[in-house]
This record gives sequence, structure tokens and C-alpha cells, in this order.
Amino acid sequence: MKIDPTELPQLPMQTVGGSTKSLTSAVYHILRGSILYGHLEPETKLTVSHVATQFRVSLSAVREALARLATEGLLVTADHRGFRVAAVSKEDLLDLTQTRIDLETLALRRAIEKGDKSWEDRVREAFEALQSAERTARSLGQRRYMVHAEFHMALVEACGSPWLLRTLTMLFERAERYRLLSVTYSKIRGEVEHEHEELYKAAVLERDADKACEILAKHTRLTTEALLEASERRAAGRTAKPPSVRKPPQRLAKTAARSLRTR
Amino acid sequence: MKIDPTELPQLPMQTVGGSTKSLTSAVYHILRGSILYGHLEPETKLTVSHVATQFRVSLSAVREALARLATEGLLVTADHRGFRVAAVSKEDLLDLTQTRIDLETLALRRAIEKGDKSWEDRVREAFEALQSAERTARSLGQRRYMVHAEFHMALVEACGSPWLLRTLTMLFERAERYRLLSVTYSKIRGEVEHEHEELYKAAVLERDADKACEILAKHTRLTTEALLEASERRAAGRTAKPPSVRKPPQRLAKTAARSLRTR
DNA sequence: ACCCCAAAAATAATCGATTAGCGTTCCGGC
DNA sequence: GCCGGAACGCTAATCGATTATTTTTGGGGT
Repeated sequence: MKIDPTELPQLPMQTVGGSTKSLTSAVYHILRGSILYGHLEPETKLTVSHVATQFRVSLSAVREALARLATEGLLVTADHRGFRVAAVSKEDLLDLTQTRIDLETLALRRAIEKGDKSWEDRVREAFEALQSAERTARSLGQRRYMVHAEFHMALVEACGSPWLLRTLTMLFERAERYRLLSVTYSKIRGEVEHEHEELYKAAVLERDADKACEILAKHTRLTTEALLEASERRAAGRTAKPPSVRKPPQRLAKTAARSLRTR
Repeated sequence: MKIDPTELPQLPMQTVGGSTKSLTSAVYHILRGSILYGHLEPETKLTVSHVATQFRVSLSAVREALARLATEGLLVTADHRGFRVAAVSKEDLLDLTQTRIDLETLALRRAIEKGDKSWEDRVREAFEALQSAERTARSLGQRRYMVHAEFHMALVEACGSPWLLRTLTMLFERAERYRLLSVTYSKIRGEVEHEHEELYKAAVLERDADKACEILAKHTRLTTEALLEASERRAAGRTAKPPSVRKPPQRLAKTAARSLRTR
């Protein structure tokens, strides 16, 4: 029983050495990607047996994967109450944004202060990758998000604090989830691209911490605002819909539902 | 098959509604406490079957608990490689300390700015509980750490950012682990007690953010320094010991090893 | 009609047996 | 003696059956 790695969708910013050699981790990674990248709607109930059937693996494997995700906060759970994809809310997004700004500017400041030549190189590299990915429209789905994430992380990487970086990674991923949940994200890409360039110049070329932090904060804030606007516009669109407390049964997204095995 | 709650050691700052109704969570919580509170040495290998035997529960239950802890970072694991209590290091402690100072002062500043009457009340309450716990020497083990943690968290609680608070909680717990790992912690308690009072006065009574942050930073830094000093002194004590790569098999601490069931 | 309780159905949790993978040891070739 | 690889033992991973718990359903009773 081997797992074909090509079957597994690529996930960005994954645990460093985390190669996927067990069914449990495979399920975990796929589900994680599906939640983070918006293929699984918030609030969706995940029944262990259903997921197990979808993936063609045993209950235990799924259970463990779900348990991990719950610990991470991507799923919510209570004993004997099953698992459910974590909810999203405007308040959460706003808080997430503010916290990210606080921590990311802090880290950026340190990185600019401490960063050596190799840091500059890595950031430049990430920046160029981002630019080229943005130019070539064909760069598909997650690839695009990966280079974006890598650019942001490369910028702060030289801050010298593993704990700060770990925290930032988590926050960034969560924010990514909101971004990917919004279909109109691509619409605001235009401005964003320019901000990335400004950010790169201020941080690496000019080494102006104040300026770089300001750009970063603005960049983050604007993205969130655009997200919220889009979401409100969308909510206004579907007026008739009553506030149905119980959602209809939902199925896993294509990516997640794809069978795992090569049997 | 019921779980007797009195058998479960109290854990501080636990998931809000997280009552412990399943064997898995019971194992999870006990183990978590044992790691956080230093009953389980860093690097200890945790074999699923051994733990299962100790607790008299099945493999799966233990596996899931361990998986959760691994996701949290309290255990490290790789597929097919088992679980091991996360290592500790001087660098990690220093980084943890600095990050805590950064985030906790940020949160404290916001709390002082935003905190209302009920915040002041809660902090005062926590402070008084801390004082009385410190005076009565008989206040046993974890009770003492709980009131300490509660005081620190109460201070920043009014910052208004769940994400920041969640992050701080995690960092605080990790730092707590280092504190509890050090047997000589009680020695430095004297100074610390006074700092708590200063902190309380500056933050709540005077509402002087700068001053309060300074005290908090100093308090945190001093504690870490004392910890490191103690650890170095201890390391100097046992000179002969070669850097044994492989530790002898270790058993669970009393608390952790205690059977779970009332069978 | 509404509410409360009991039985039934659904599904979460637990279990121990089974299978697979890693690490080590032991053997033979160099 | 040293190296490489097959065989073994230990433990991690997986499985599906079993047990416990929650949720739903279906009747009374008010």
C-alpha cells in the first residue's frame, strides 16, 4: 500500500521535513489544504465515517487527522460532538489582520536591522519569483499563493526569532484562508502587485524600516478591506436567503474527495 | 466506563469549554500537564503501547492524544518514528522570552488603553489571589502556577485581540514549562513577588503604560536570567557525565502514570 | 398545538488484532 | 577487519468490529 505523492495537492509552507509517508498525514495534509484554500466551506460538518469512505481509509486514520486539525484550530470539536470546519467572521478577520500587522512589522523591523547578504538574496529571489508568477497568468492556483507566501516569509525570515516566525506563519495561513474563500480576490491583485514592489525596495534596497513597515501595514489593511467589501457586496446580492441555521449536507471538494490510493 | 474527574490533575488555562468526557482527551490533558509542568523530561520517548499500558486504555486513544500534542509542538514526531517530548534549549528559552516580552507589552499597552472597570476588577481579583497564594506556603504545586498565570493573563485580557491572547497563552505555557523544569525556581520567588505588585500598581492603579511595560519586560527578563543561571550552575555540578546521546528508558512521572480508571 | 419523555437511529469513541516500516544485528564477501 | 545487505525484532500505523453517546423520531400528556 503505497501513496502516490503526485496525488497529493501541493501545500505551501509545510512542516519543514514533513514528507508524507503515512495515510494519516496524507489525509491530514489534504484536508488542511482544503480548509486553508477554501475548498471546504466553513461550518461544514466532517463526519469521520464519511471522510473515511471518501478517502478509502479507515476510521482511525481519519480520526487522527481530524484531531490534529482540531488542535490546530482549523476544525472545532467537542467530545462526542464530532468535527466541524472552523467558522469565519468579520471580527476574526479584522483581529487577524491587526495582529498580523503588529507582529509582521515587528519582525520586518528586526529583519531589516539584522538581515545579511544572504537574506537580501533570498528576498530578491522570492520577489522575482512572485513577479514572474504574477505576469504569467497561466501560473495555476496554489502555485501563485505559494510564491506570495514565500515572499512575505522571506522578508521577515531574518528577524532571528523562530517563535515569532512560527506565529506569523500560522497567522498568515489563516489570513490566506479568508483570501481564498473570497472569489473576487483576483480583482484586487492589481494594486497589490505594486505594493509588493514598493515593499521590496523599501525593505531590501533602501533598508528603511519605517517606510517598509508602513507599506506592509497598508498592504495588509487594504487587502482585508477589499475582502470585506467583496464579501458584503456578495451578502447583499443574496437577500432572499433566510438565515438557515442548519446547512444542507455538503460534500468534499473535488481536490479533497479524490481518492488517495493507487491500489 | 466513567472517568473520575478527581483523578485528573488540574490544568490551568485550558480550552474554555473543554470538559473532559472522553478517554482520549483525558489522556491528552494529563500528558499535556505532565509535559508543561515538567513531570516528563524533555526528549523522553513516548511509546504508544507503553503509555496505553500505563493508562489502561487502548492504542488508538493514546495515539490520538499523542497526535494532538505533537501538533501543538509539545511532542515531536515523524511518520513511523514515534513520539518524543519536545527538547528544550537555551536558545529556545531566550527566544521565547524575547517574543513574550514583545507581545505581552504590546497587549498590555492596549489593555491599559482600552480596559474598563470590569477589567480593573478582574486584575485586582487575580492579583489578590496571587498574593494570598504566595503568602500561604501550603498552597500546593499547580494551584500556585495557576494563579500566577491567571494574573498575567488578566492583565492583558482587555487588549481586545483574541489572536494575540491565544498566542500569548501558548507562549506563556511554554515558558512555564521551563520554569517548572527548574527545581530552583522557588529561590527567585522573593523578588518576583514585589515585581508583581509594582506591575499591578502601574497598570491598573496608575494606568501608566510605559512604566507597566517596562516592569513587565524586566520581570520576564529577570526570571529567564535566573532560570538560565540556575541551569548552568546545575550543569556545572555534574561534570563527569558524558553527553550520552541515548537516554536510559524513562518512566512516566507519578502523576502521569496514575491509572485513569475507576474500574 | 406545544412540550416532555422514551425508543430508535446516527455517529463518535474505543478497542485489540493485524499489517507495515524502521533500525539493528548478524552473516558473508571483500 | 570492514562494508553491504538480508533477516529479525520492535513499534508505529491501519483496520473494522464493538461500545458509548448524542441526536432524531414518535408518541402520549397537557
